[in-house]
Amino acid sequence: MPAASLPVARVAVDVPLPHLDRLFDYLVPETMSADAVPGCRVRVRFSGRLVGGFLVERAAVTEHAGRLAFVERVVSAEPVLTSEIAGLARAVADRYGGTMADVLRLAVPPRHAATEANALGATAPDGTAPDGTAPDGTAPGPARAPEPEPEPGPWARYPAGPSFLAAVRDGRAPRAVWSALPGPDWPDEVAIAAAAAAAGGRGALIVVPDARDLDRVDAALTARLGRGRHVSLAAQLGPAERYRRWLAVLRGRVSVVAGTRSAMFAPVARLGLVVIWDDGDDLHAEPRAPYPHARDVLMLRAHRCGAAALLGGFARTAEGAHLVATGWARALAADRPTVRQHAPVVRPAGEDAELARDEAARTARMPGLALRTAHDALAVGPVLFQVPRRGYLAALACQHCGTRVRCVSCAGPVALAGPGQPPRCGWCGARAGPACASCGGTGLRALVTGARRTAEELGRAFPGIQVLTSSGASVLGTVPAGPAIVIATPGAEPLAPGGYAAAVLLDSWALLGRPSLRAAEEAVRRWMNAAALVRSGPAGGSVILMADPALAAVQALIRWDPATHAERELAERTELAFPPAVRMAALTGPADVIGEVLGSASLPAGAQVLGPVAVQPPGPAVQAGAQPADDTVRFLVRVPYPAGTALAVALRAALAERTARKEPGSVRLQLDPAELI
DNA sequence: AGCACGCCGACT
DNA sequence: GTCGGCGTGCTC
Repeated sequence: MPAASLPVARVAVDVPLPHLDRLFDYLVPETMSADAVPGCRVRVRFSGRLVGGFLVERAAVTEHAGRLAFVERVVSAEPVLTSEIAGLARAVADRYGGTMADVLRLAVPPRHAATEANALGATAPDGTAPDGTAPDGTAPGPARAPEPEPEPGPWARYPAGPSFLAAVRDGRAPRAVWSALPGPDWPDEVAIAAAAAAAGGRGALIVVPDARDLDRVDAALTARLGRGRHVSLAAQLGPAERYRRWLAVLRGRVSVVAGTRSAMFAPVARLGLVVIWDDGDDLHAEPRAPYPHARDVLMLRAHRCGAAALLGGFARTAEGAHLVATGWARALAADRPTVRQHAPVVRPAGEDAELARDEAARTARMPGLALRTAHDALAVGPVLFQVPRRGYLAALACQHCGTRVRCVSCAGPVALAGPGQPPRCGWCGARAGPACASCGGTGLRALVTGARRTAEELGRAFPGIQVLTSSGASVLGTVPAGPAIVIATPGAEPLAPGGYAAAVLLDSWALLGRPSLRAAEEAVRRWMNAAALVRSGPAGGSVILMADPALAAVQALIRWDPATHAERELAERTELAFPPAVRMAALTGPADVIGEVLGSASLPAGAQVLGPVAVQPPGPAVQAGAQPADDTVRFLVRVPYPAGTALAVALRAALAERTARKEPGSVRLQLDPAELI
């Protein structure tokens, strides 16, 4: 018997098929009516078999002409899919040409039944079904004491800082692209912003790239808010603990949340502020379909719920510059004198052309200025060496003709794993022969030197000084304050209490020379993230950067001017008509299939198709000089920025029509992929 | 994707 | 006469 009141359940069914990406109506049996609340998990019969889904809303009538089936089971009355997240998931799916089911798999964690029953805030201990549990109202959360107004603290260093905080606290929706001053204060600044939202009775959501940044923000939140006022959602928590914390957020017991990428969908109640730190870090790009980026999702959330937004970092992305250029957000930065007061002194070394030509300088990779700076700094504190590659000798070239050594069987990069070890291919593991394929010479020289080899070299250059390395699997959190040489790969730099006395950024051309649209932006980001750990110039901190000072990226670091560099990057991409100036869809798959899809799709006006280009088949096992193993190609379609969602929706519809007809050949659709070249 | 219904060959 | 081939088509 259908429920007496609102008998229709509109269900988001968990099926992966794009042409079934819409809500389906079911009847709620009267016996389940109390449990079948909007947002709960259900099981329904769909085309004969049982599938999971979320009950999105209850309704009095259906639009469906045919007969409705009954909901098979209410899995739990916990309303895990809030209306905000349901709407967001729909918008993200549309934005990225994916399905709502795909997004919901990213947004709602798998149920942990025992945790759901045991967690604080659960219903009566007699085990009866929780009946109409009000998620707010008389929830047993901490009584709201009058919040002290947040002191601007380090935000006072930015002319617009105090007014941003006041607007957050007052329930408004300021949006800022924030150039953080170098130094250790950013986690505290983030925590103060979150506290301002909490003081205004709203929630805050903070997303950082990795677990180390999360630890720092977590500690700052504890210091600013006290214990029990926030949760951290990290991937490495077990499923039970993760679900327990997530439920505490869902049930409104805490409203300040910090986490890594997947926390971007956390159901924070009364969301008043979103924060993303270091949005250029590629960890913010979700690798699962439909490949949403945390920056996009958070800005979309802020927009949809009238929350404030803070997009911060030491460097600035072209996307950040675009948000400022379009007027969506304001730049939030300190004035020049304040920047100079906090930034280390940055000097280029190696005098560029000389370094590139002079064999000895290039082999040592360490001009006199770098060695002298390191030597002097070691008297007063630790010195950081940033090495772009881990390993030993990560790339080799012929000593005579300079040709890069490649594997004869698969053309992979040949490297030395350690001292006294033979050169081997990094892809297939084959040993490389002794003779150069191009000139027959037998000598080798380093093209890219890894962290291990650098540690060996520096240990010899500074006898008696402790050498620490932090890279790959063994990342150090902090290093002692005393003299030490710290060798780290980008992103793995440990904190030094009181700051490093100096930093030397090695092999800078390796970062700048990457064949990527974002190479310069990414180089500046990595350099600034390392340089921000160094003491300020007035406190004696200095950074040696081994690159050509004429390059704009190098100038950005020397002048500590991330905004100008980002604006320049944005101008370049505008000229090339690349994201973020436009929106771009990448279609990867068999050429004939993509051709049909593009032919049948009703693309928005102004769409421009680029391609095809042959794509390397997945995996490194490509024969040297051979044709690509199959006809996998990539097409790009670009449209003016406002037509981005129309493009995604049109391409998804064209792909859906194919899968509905069961035509063979799979095509991957990705919007604004991070790596375009 | 499953699982229907639907119209043409070899079997008890 | 029936059982069954898997070719379109729908899934509340």
